[in-house]
Amino acid sequence: MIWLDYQDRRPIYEQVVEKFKVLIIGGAMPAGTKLPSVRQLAMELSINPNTIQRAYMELEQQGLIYPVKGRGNFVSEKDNVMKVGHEAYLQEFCSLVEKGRALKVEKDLLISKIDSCYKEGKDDRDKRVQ
Amino acid sequence: MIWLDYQDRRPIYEQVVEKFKVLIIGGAMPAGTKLPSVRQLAMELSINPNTIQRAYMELEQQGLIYPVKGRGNFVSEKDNVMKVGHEAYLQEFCSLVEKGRALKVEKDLLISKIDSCYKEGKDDRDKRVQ
Amino acid sequence: MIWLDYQDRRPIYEQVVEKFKVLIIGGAMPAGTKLPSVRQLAMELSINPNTIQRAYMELEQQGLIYPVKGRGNFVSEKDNVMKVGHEAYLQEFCSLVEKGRALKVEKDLLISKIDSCYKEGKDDRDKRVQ
Amino acid sequence: MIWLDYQDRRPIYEQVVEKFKVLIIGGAMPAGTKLPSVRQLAMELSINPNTIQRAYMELEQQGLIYPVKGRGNFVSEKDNVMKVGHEAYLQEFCSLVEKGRALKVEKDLLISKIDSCYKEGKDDRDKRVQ
DNA sequence: GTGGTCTAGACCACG
DNA sequence: GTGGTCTAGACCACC
Repeated sequence: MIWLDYQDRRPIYEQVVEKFKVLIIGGAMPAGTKLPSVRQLAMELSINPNTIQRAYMELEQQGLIYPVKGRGNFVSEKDNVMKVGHEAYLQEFCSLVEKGRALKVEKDLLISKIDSCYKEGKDDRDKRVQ
Repeated sequence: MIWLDYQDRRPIYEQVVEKFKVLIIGGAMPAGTKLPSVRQLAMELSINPNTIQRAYMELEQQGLIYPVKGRGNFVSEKDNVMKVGHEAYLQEFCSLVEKGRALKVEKDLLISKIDSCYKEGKDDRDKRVQ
Repeated sequence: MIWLDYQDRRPIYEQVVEKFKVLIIGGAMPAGTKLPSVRQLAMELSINPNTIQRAYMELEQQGLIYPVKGRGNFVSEKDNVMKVGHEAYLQEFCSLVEKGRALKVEKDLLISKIDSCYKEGKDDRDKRVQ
Repeated sequence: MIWLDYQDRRPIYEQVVEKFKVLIIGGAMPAGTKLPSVRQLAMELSINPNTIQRAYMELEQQGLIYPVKGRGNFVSEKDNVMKVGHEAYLQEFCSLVEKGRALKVEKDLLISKIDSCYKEGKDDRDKRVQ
């Protein structure tokens, strides 16, 4: 379902949060979907259950999932999800662009990079259609 | 010359690195410029000299400055500066755009954000000119 | 008859207790009324019968209902009901007000909040009458 | 500085959060005040450092404090504090009043309770003045 | 079985 | 010395 990158310098729990965030906000896990249990996912990734627990706690505080005692964790309703997701991302994006401006990176260079990133995505879809 | 934001979650030495990076790559500190001495800057910011030392070490490793024993640290030649600066930034930028695509953020939304960021900058300059 | 909110962080059995408490103390279920059977209610809410059992046990311990073997659970006499209900609530209320005072919340602000809450209620009733 | 109530059924870390929240929002710890270090406070209360760590994490996420690596945790600026504090409290208060209405508790009874709570406070101050 | 809390003890990065 | 992360293992409440 998800995997870890031990080369990544960020803490493990943050990687887990990140991974699920993309799955949920991207729509791969619609509202109501049950997440893997704390213990099971910990076993699969061969890390400590507490670490998963912490990741889920973070996701809960961001309103993306909710726990039901004795049953598991589930994806929240779409309203919360969309609100949280894009807002936070855009803020991050803007501050990076701001930094780019300070470094005197050409505006058109940034735009062309976006173009190529999104074009790749389109090509992928085209390939599947063929 | 530079200042710190203690609310910022990043380590202090990283903030110092960041600040000088912008000044150097942005062109505000041309090649050959002498950086403030470790001790003096530490006093001004009222932090530990070790912290400044570490920041300068990092800048040196990135090829942005070079030390001259007994005299201080100086900004490197322009070639190094440009190479280091934009390359690293663009990589960071691309990976963030990639993330945005995963979250299904509209491409045009990102571009419009860049537009508004850079436009603000232009307006600022215009105001100063007037 | 009653329903559950899985987004609610409290345990399910506590929600069930809460719901019946309001119905009984509020007067919607007068003394002698028969509660739904454990099995039936569990089926309706599609949860484990043990959970309902525990909720009824709690209500019994608080003196709000009493079981008759082989026949079901029934609402207690009015004396018990009133005594239990308001006393516990007022204690909870006072401790919250105490906390508000510690946070330096304006007394009049609290009173105005009460006003608006109860006014809404009155309006609701008026609307129904119309 | 703060103490624990082991009779309280809530988790320890939540009690710690609560205690500091009152101190900070109530104004007893103005912006910039340093909180006790994680280890030291853990020793004083004779509980595990992780538990304090978690409490501080929660306070940070609510914007009430911010950590500086290698230095300690500090109280945030007043803006955040006030915004977080009263808003959350009032929401809690309203939902309790709502519950009271459902239980058909007399509105005037609630108001008189508030009166007596706040009057006590006033008397305290009067005593000190004398 | 599930999530939630806590302890004990360890290691790391930062200052 | 500070905070931040992680592991191992335990106990509880809930379903």
